[in-house]
Amino acid sequence: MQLGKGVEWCTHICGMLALVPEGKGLSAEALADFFEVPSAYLAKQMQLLRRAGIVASVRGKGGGYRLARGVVAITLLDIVLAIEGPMPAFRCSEIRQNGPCGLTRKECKAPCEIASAFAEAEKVYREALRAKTLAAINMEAAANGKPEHFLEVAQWVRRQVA
Amino acid sequence: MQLGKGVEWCTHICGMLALVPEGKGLSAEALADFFEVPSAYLAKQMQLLRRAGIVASVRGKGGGYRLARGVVAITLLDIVLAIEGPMPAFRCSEIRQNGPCGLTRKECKAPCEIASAFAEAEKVYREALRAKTLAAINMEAAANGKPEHFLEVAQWVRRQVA
DNA sequence: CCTTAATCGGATATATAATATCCGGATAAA
DNA sequence: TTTATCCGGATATTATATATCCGATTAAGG
Repeated sequence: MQLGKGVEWCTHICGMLALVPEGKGLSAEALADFFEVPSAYLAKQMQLLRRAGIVASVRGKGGGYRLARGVVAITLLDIVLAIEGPMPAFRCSEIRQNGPCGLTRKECKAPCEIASAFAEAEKVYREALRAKTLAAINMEAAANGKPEHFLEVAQWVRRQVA
Repeated sequence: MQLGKGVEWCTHICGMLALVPEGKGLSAEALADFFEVPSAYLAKQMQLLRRAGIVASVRGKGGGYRLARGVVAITLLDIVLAIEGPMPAFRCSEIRQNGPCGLTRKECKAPCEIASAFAEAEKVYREALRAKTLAAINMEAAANGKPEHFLEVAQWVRRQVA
């Protein structure tokens, strides 16, 4: 029961894309260098973000990725769903319909108590992630981190988009 | 981000083991037949439950599995942790320490804001599962299901342990 | 118009984890 | 002694995660 590395990568990356000036973009190559992750694989993850409408991409020379909407409108849940897909963690294969005492399909219109319990847990999990916006993450990071580091990152971004 | 099939199997099975009379047990083979799941693989999962202290096993002829403690003392979280292990779903590889603006190890004693947010979500997820005992699950199932079905299952168990 | 830099989509390879099976040894009941 | 059962390890198979590569497309700049 593990989230892919892409979730960690893309969350950090989206936080950084918030620093990209209007009309500019960061290439997948540059992003991969910044975090020392494999660029070709990262590009795949960025495509998932793009299809989910979280980032926008501009092709061609000088192109790259930027956030498709404001940091207050992007939550951790958005990113997780984009990378991992919408399927819940618990898979119900309806084994109550199997075996010598198996129920009929008709008797199983409602989900079983076990599936319901896991669905409930997944719901609070997702709500917790939905409650965290990129804005909040960046705010906390700015509050906890050293100002020098923030400046360093901002300058690196500036160099890339220059 | 998927839980293994063993989680579903073992949760249903633990619910059923509650019906096993004192001093008796159900064999892995019988359990596999009841839910039509592969017996050899199920046996592996049962071993995980046993090592976690959720079920107890008796070897030799007439042996089998039974719950190691009462249904009020077994939660869905117990079962999930037994099968999936204790690792959280989100893996933090500390990529903030990588690349041109990477932080030093020393600057990263506290978890980053992203890791914290995922840990928080995981916490509420686990608390939701911890709040669901086998007793509660079985109670709900008894309330929602047909009495005939409950009887049918109880009789099947009785035949197996006879 | 041509070159260059970049994403896009698909195809493919590799590594790791999930799923599944098998066997020999231990144990206990009949 | 035979039989049924768990135990542990080894192994095979399948699926998923990770990673790479390439041709097509697009846009900027000379």
